[in-house]
Amino acid sequence: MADDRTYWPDELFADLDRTGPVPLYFQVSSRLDAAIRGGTIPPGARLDNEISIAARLGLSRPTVRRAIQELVDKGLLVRRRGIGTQVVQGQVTRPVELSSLYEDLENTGHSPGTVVLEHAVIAADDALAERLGVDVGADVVRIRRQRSTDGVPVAVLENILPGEFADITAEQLETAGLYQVLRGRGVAIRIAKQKIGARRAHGDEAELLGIERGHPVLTVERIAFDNAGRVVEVGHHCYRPDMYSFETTLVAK
Amino acid sequence: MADDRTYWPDELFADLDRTGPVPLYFQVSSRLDAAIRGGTIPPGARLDNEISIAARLGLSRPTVRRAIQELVDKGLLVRRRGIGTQVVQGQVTRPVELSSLYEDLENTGHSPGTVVLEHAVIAADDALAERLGVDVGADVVRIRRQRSTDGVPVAVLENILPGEFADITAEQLETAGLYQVLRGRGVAIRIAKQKIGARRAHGDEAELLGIERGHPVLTVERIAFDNAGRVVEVGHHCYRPDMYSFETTLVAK
DNA sequence: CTTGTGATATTGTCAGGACATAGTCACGGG
DNA sequence: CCCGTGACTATGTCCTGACAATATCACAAG
Repeated sequence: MADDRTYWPDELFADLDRTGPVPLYFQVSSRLDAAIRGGTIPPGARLDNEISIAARLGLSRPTVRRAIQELVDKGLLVRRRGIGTQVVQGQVTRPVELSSLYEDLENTGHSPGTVVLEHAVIAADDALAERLGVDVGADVVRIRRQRSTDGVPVAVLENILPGEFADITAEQLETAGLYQVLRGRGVAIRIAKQKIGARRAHGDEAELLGIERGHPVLTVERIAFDNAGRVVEVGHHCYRPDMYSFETTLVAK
Repeated sequence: MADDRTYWPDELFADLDRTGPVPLYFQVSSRLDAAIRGGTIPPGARLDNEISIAARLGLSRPTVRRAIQELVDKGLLVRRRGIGTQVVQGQVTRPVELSSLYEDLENTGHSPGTVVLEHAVIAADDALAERLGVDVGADVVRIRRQRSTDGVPVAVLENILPGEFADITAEQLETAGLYQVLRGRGVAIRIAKQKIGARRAHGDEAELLGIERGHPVLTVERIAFDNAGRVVEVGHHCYRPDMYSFETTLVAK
């Protein structure tokens, strides 16, 4: 390989803030992340060894190790014992994260649009009560939205929330993602479990997505939990497959 | 909540092996994992604090922390500063892992079957050469398989590998997953990037999957890299959506 | 009754050191 | 020319110790 030197742009790490609330390992890992994604450190490049990095940054080895580990978990770096740490070959992609579609679109430079199709308080049936962790017949909020990007419909999103969120307004939902609205109310989503599948478009989905009836849609069923392990949201989404897909990076342990 | 005591079945951790090659943190985390999945430690239960766990197991706090962190990353545990560590509520699901469909099926107790549809050495065209990281026109191996479980077709898998794997036999592929075969040759897959989408079945896929033409299939495009960052495999798979879906657990950082 | 304050519990972050393990590579023996 | 061996390098694992940040709870002040 032509590129066999070690890369470590010290200048990127000159002004670490030891007093602020941002952990040192996070400062290092996020700058390193940017340097890799920005091409400052090219694919295949070898990093300096952990000990000398730690010495030059004035940090301990565990701190440097933790920063590097973050990027290994993201699939940006690969470690090999006895060899060193390398930037992975191949282009870097955006992984599936615990963020809403709205934020995904915003981050990729598109202008998301939302139409609230339904916004009602209903009584939970058996299946719903089970999944949401509420009593059968309890009030729950059902929200159905059409999401588009640059004027083209992308997804139909159906979300069901516990009754305490009945006061979320349609206006809030049209100017921000659901998760943003929830965060604004102090609800932090910690864990989500989702199942990705496919099926034929049925009901009014085809029309809302601008495709033909019976054509494929990509579906996601999601259950989101907050810090305390309570169910915050149950989602039932379908996406137009030519406009959206899920990317993941898998790292062997 | 009725269940507010702290759970920590000391007896599960009585015989940790300090001499063998298995790291202590891994021994702890895997037993804890089993205890949670097996129901010995129920959902919502609080764990003892890290310091006393460490003291009772005769380990240091970082080691215990690392064991717990493994399970937090898997979405089995939730930590809260000032509060403690809890088992998550809700049933535990199997995440998308860096394993092949064959192993997934085996692990869930089904009997996978494979029919090798094609197994040929071809010349790489531009797009393929780019993705595999080989020269245009170089020999590559194309493998196309039909995978079924309990006699029902589940997926059509097309994989393309560098020419050095030309000697993999159809027989090997019919009795094991591709990744198992590669591991047997000393090739360890470290990172894979994949895109999950949906489209209509075309070509002979409908027939091979036992569905109607034009009906939806769930698709995956995967590129897998080895330790050194070389591309080991490019996959182009489609699944019967009523037989297969992808489950993921997302954890906020 | 409400509010603020301080004590307590628990995880989060960081330091520094020690030894184990697994690659690489040069060198020498066959 | 091939092969084993040992030096060297770098990550992997584990320890001890310390302080910071945050949530809970009891209790006193208003």
